Amino acid sequence: MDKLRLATFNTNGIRARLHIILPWLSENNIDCLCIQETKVQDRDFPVEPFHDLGMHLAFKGQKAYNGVAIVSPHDIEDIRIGFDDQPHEVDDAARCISCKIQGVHIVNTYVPQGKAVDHPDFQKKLLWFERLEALFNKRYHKEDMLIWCGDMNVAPESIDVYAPEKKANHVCFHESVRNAFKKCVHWGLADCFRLLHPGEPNQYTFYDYRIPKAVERGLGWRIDHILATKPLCANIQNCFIDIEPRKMEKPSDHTFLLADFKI
DNA sequence: ATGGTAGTAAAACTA
Repeated sequence: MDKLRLATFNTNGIRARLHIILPWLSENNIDCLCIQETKVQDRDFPVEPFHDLGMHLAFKGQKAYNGVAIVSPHDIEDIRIGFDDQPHEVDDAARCISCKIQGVHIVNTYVPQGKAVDHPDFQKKLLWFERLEALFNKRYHKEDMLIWCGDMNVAPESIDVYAPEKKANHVCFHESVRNAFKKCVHWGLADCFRLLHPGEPNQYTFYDYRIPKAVERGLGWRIDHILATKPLCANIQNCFIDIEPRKMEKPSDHTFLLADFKI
């Protein structure tokens, strides 16, 4: 049996985060790193520093906003951009990238944040999960080794956000968006982190820059997720949040989330 | 109740 160590990280600007990503990749023996919010168009993607580490790359970005990437020391096969078989919104391509690594299907998404529950973009966010489920149905089988990971912009349960009693109208915690996310998960996936850490509070992957000392005060959200099908969940070894890079100089507002599988 | 910070890319937008 082989192993697959996968991680997900919202960089909030990949070019501003190379001082964190490159050493972290070398030190953590990663088989696949899924990145969101690269904020760079393809022609300006920093390819060389990754190639210098012996990494393969797949990416799709747009100017200033969004952008997703996959980094791996292995061959990245079957690369697909966006919702290939559905009509595209303008920025869909830079929010969803899929591939196959070591026989495992991987879908890396940066789900739209939604702006406000009464904003049209929030309805697009809800629809986004339905379109993703349609993509799962069309492309994959529940028996496949499939991982869906990324910045989902949803805290699934009260335990996944600080002060949940104040967040009922937040675009990342509103009942409708939690249900939309869960419906997509129930296609045939499970939340790897909760599988290994049921009921564990204060486990967050995002701390807003604008809240002073948010990490120290525990004012975070668990909105980045790794979800996997049964064949992978049956062989999951580990799933944990690495918050150390959030404490470094010029950090992203998100942490790394990792999972180890036997494949 | 509001604003707080950060990245991109060149003033304002997104988060």
